[in-house]
Amino acid sequence: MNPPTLSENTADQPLAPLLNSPSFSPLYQQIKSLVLQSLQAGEWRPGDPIPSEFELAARYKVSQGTVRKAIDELAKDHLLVRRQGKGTFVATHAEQQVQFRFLKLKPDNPASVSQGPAERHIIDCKKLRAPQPVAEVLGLRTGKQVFQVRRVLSFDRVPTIFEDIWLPGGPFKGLTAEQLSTDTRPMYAMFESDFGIRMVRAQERLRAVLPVEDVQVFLKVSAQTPLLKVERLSFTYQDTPMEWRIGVYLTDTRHYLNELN
Amino acid sequence: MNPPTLSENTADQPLAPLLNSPSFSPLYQQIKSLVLQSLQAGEWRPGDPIPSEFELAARYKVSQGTVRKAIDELAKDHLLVRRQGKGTFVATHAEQQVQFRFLKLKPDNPASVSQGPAERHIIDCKKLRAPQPVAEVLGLRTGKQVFQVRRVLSFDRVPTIFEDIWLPGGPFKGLTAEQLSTDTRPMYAMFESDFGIRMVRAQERLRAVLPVEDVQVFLKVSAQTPLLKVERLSFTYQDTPMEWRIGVYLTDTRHYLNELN
DNA sequence: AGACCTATGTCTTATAGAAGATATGATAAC
DNA sequence: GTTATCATATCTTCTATAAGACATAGGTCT
Repeated sequence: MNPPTLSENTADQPLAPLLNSPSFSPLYQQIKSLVLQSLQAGEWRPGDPIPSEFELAARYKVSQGTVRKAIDELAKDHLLVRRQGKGTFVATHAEQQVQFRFLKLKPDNPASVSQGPAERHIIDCKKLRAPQPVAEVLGLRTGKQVFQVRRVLSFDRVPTIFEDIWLPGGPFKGLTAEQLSTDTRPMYAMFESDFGIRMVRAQERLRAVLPVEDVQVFLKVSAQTPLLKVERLSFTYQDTPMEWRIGVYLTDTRHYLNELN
Repeated sequence: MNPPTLSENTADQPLAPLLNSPSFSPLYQQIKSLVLQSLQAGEWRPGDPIPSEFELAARYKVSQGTVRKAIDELAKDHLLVRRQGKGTFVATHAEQQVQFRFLKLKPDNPASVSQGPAERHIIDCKKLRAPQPVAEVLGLRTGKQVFQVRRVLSFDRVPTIFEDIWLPGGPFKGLTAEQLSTDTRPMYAMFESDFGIRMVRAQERLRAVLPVEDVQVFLKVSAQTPLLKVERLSFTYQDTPMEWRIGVYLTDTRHYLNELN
């Protein structure tokens, strides 16, 4: 159990491999939660490399293989990204691949449409007091400040998605419509760089609905057009809800693709 | 590299760790594909235990840790199930947990409804020549024999799901409406035990639609009721499509739940 | 019947070397 | 002198192996 490189202990955490505690958990899981803490505290920012496996091993006084297993799990959860020979990096929504991990609407016939990203149009961005259901879902007290963002996404000039996005006022202090319209990156990438908020996971509830009046106007559809309603609740670290997004999708030439395995 | 238990070599595969070949792949992945072959060939049947890690290590002439890594990946793909102290078992759809891996329709308010399984009613089960789109999706020649099964699922006496299921005639030779109605297990569990077919993964395409006439009758809804249309293509080993299922879900008191991470 | 032991699984940790990526410096060509 | 090229050193993650710890089930002894 001697550290492979002899360096003075730079660990601020008092934790060393002690497994005498009443609630036992494997060493590599303790390491995992320690790394998670550093991640959450912002010690390493999205896109940055984290210390090498040997460095972390020295810091936590365990072997490299144990650190490796901890990082393996974090990488499988998409919180870290490994690159052989280069290092391990904090995952970010700015990467191309990740774009499609949350927006799962795909064209029925990929050949006949332009693959480009959606054209985005912000309708408005208001700061107001949280209605009861919003507060409940986001874990806030009713009446606390929240942002409401409404926008339309178009593919090939066809308005296809209308979204109603609710964000807690505290963490997103300073958000403006200007900012939302100007920034060309994915919204979650902007959340990371401008507010230090990283979405880790989400759950979506899907239904078929008919459009209310607003939606009929924004998507230019009749009241009889069935739409796919997607309610997404996104979480940041420690399962803290950070965004509630209600979207309606036009699915006449596109579909929501889901892989089960 | 001496096997921990001294037993005569029972390996029928000639493979030993040789990595001089032009197209190199890690040892543990070679092991993984060998195990996959045995799985596909039916050497071990669903629910059965596979040989222990040490046995497999001796058989393939590698260390136990290498076998472990191979099995780890197969377990993560839900093809195997590990149970500490007991062994590793071939995954099966007969287990309770797995039920909800494919049917993702959940009640909006879990408290107020009975949790029991759906009540199933088989409408008909016909054998006929594959229409062109069915043949294309299932990878058959047009006109080959296929089964068409239609059924309705009800929750709390409310008809909620109508499904149109297409199965290739060859692998499912002998399937009857009687069999479908009588068997109380999940359909995929019956496929395993009666036809030796295990569904490994699937992809679903979701849309919002209005019901055609048939569906209006079976689900007792009006022509203006929006429904969630779920097209599922299921695959067995080696990504062979084995089932095409078109379902329409009534989503006024239930929703399709999807976890993103 | 209950307490204890043991055989046999998987799980955890440790160690050594291989493979990939990058910077540096020597060397040759111009 | 400058530039291009190649070998090397040294980082990184990846692969493979080994050994001991933990979990489970069944038999044995009291």
